[in-house]
Amino acid sequence: MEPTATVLDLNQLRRSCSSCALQELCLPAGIGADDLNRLDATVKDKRMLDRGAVLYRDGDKFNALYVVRSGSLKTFVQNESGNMQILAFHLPGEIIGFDALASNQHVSHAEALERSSICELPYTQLQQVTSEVPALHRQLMRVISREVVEEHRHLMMMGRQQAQEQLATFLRSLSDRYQRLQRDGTALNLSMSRYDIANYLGLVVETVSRLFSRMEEMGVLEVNRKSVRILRPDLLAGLCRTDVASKQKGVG
Amino acid sequence: MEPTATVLDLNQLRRSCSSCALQELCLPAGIGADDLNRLDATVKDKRMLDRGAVLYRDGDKFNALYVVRSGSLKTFVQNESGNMQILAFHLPGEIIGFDALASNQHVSHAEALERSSICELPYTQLQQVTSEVPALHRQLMRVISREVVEEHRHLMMMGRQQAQEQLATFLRSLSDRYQRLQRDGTALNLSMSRYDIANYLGLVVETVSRLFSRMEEMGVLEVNRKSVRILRPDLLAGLCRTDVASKQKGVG
DNA sequence: GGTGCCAGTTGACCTCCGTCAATTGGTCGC
DNA sequence: GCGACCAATTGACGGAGGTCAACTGGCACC
Repeated sequence: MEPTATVLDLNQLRRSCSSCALQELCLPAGIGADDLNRLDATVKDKRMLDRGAVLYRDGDKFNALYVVRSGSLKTFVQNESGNMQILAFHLPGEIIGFDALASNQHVSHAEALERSSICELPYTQLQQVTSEVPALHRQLMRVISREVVEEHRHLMMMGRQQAQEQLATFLRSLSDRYQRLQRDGTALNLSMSRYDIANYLGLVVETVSRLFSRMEEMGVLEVNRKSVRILRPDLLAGLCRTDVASKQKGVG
Repeated sequence: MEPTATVLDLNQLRRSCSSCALQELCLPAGIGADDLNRLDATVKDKRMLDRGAVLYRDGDKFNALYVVRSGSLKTFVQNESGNMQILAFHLPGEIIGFDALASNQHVSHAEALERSSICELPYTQLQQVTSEVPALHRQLMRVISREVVEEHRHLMMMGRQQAQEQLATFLRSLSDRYQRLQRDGTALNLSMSRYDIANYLGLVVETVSRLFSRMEEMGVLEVNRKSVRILRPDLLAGLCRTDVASKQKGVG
């Protein structure tokens, strides 16, 4: 609105890794000050994405990895029949684009869920730095590994949990990640639509809508469109578990 | 059986990366002869696993990555309520253990589906080599990225496909991987049980069993316990797609 | 300030797949 | 070669969640 806001924004955008609040969540975690400056030099560009803007799409040539600085994104794949599957929602500090390492081109899409700011790490330069800074190399591997582990959780959720358990697990995971960002973990402001949540969980939107209503009736949540307050974290935690004896699916 | 067989086996086990038939599918892909020898030196041990033997389990300290040399393994996660979700089946040339990079300990289990031979890559030594051989470093990143992409496919399958489409997709994917191993892609010898297949797909064993029967009736497959022949690859391919217009799940 | 549009909610209905139970057949140990 | 056991198959049934339809309420755009 007023010009000062824009100026502040630009200042924020130009801040270096060493002064970034996300430092401990991002690639720099555990990197010494000297090496941090070298990494900082590779961060080419800190750009803004409007809601709905595409960061990369399936087929795009691989140029860079991206760090979410503020806002949030979704990544998704589409198959030949046009079906879409959301892979993850990405909050500040998370790095995306690893899918493109395998074939030198992206095989998924990344789209902003709200106005978001992004750090771009051109890969050739990043490779240069990681080859000189072993700690950074290890850290980069750890970050990719985190993505693998996170996808394991997603698969477990989709394969073995009932709809209500899935939504409860999803909300708890969001809550945890909010807390890590020093935000209130009980007052969620969902940047994704009900459609996105449903798709992420392998459900349809009506089911998700009904589950939100049901959890509100149960006194677990207070739901007001995008704003969700967790009233009873204990009950929510209870909703995440399947009674293993009752389901063959569970035993394996 | 006869002693010569054992001797041959041991010889096979002791073969180096440079003479390994899996070279092009494995970490060495695209690595020069000199560097290959250096990699070869880090391959500590080529051990055998019997059917059901555990290579690593959740909580194990991270020591090494592992390459499947022959046979096959499954990897799976278990949650606090004891539910199990199979993440993948691993054929020769595939590298497993990346889940442990994030936290320095494994967060999944790996178990042999049949008698299998494994190459062990102790990670500290591997790191040494990759830091000296940039091409190997890049290749290692590509291999992890392949795992990420493969998990995307798994998520798409679980989230957006019907049971029959899932099984068809699974069989086609197995067939493709057999072909890459220079085997007949139409005569599959399933090393995993129906329970494993069901679990992998997020279904129950009865559903999988019925689907095999149905596909046999349709003339797509010829099923005889573990041995599955794909009679009509064209039909099988057709069974993989969802009609997108008919399903809200598909649109997103 | 109207209005058109889309996200979200709710209800009624139905289907796909999970559950339970019975049976078959292969394999392993003795 | 016999029995025990478990993987796999098949049938009958039920329910969780998908489908279709109607409705509501925000919000953006004239």
